Amino acid sequence: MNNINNKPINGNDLIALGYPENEILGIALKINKKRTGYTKVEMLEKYAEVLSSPNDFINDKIFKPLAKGFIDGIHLTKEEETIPLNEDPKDFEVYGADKIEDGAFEQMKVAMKLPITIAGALMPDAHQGYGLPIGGVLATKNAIIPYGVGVDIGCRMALSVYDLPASHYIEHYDSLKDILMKNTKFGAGHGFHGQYKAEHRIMDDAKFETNSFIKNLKDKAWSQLGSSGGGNHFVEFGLMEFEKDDKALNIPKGTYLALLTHSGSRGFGATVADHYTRLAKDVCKLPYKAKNLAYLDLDSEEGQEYWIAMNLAGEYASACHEVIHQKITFALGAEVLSKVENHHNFAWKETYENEEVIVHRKGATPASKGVMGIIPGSMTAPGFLVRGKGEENAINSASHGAGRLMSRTQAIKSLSQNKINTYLNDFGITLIGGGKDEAPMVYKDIHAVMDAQQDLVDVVATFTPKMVRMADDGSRED
DNA sequence: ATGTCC
Repeated sequence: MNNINNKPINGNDLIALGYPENEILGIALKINKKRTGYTKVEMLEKYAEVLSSPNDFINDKIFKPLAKGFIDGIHLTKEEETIPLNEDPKDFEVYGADKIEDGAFEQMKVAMKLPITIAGALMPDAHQGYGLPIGGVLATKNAIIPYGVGVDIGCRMALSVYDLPASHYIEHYDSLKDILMKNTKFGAGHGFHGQYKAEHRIMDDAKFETNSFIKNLKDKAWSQLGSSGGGNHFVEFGLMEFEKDDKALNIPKGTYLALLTHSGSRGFGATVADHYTRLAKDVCKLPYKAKNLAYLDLDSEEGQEYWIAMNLAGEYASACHEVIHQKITFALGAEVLSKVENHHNFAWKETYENEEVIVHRKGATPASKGVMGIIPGSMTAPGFLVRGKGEENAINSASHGAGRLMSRTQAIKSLSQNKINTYLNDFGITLIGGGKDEAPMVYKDIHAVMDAQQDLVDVVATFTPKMVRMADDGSRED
């Protein structure tokens, strides 16, 4: 089962066959995703045949779209119609380079060649994404890249530190579990209905009336208000340890029960991201390698609309966290000593070297001087409450977590549920839901990641997860 | 990330 013949085909395999670096690659790889019956070697032979004589495949069940692509080259973007990239990428600072995969570097280099790019930086948890790498920070001049923000617009962390001692966790274990079950909702497409729908002033925001596209998303946004979604999103109880008094937060030294949430703008943000990246690709034709970095002029109508929709998605994501925290705080009957929240998929107007720029942070934590942020580790490793140091070379940013060590598919194939359960048990972690692809061992060592960003943030307090709820994803069956 | 291709 595990021989080389079953390995996926990538763009480089096709380029080696003589395939052009244009949309043809995308069409060819999409066909390979549905590969049935053929081994990798056989498939590559087919690809070579289609390249040399596409007419023979125009009625082929599998290869028709590819053959059509070759024959009907008219649909492909002509080189003279594309916006040229600069020949050399601008320099960018990289933190923890030894821990970053090549694909993320390559993507960042392409972003640094865009004509709109002013500056960039790569955070130590960086990995390959769609367009801009996750962990990539990019400052541009009056232009916004929808996929420089990411699909989950406004995705963020929110932390409530309670006036409850660490002992509350063991003493009220069953009750805490019940609170998580009753007040959170996970899973793609899932939300709240009827009497369970949440209320929040965000639903009265005039930005929902911007245009008919955004207006049409309002009902679904309302039903998903206060839900968490899937993937790496979570709602968890843990212990927050302050080794010394924090005057700014007004928290005395000690260990407290805390609630940490990670989620974004759900279907609303995803639909906005998809819609506006399509519009961007229509008006901003970039060479194949850069096509997912298509941007909108901030002064254009589409650019203005995206900016409004992005900000609404950010406020909506914030409202979702607020609903979750309010429900759980009420159920606990506790007092909140301090609340901290930060986005890590967003774009801001900021000043860089005395110039107004648009700073895209795609999986990066804002870390201007004195700004608080939360950088989670994994279920079995601590997360950190941090205070930004305002490092301009990092464009006032830091990592948004530990970063993945293992791909989702690799995790599902190679990890056994028994092993994961034992591992969680050894660390005293209670996990409700969660798939193999989110097991703690798929993440990098957070301590190494923090070491690589000592110039970017100071650690204020440490959060140790205890009880975690995530989406079920069907990958748990052994 | 998202009911994962309009």
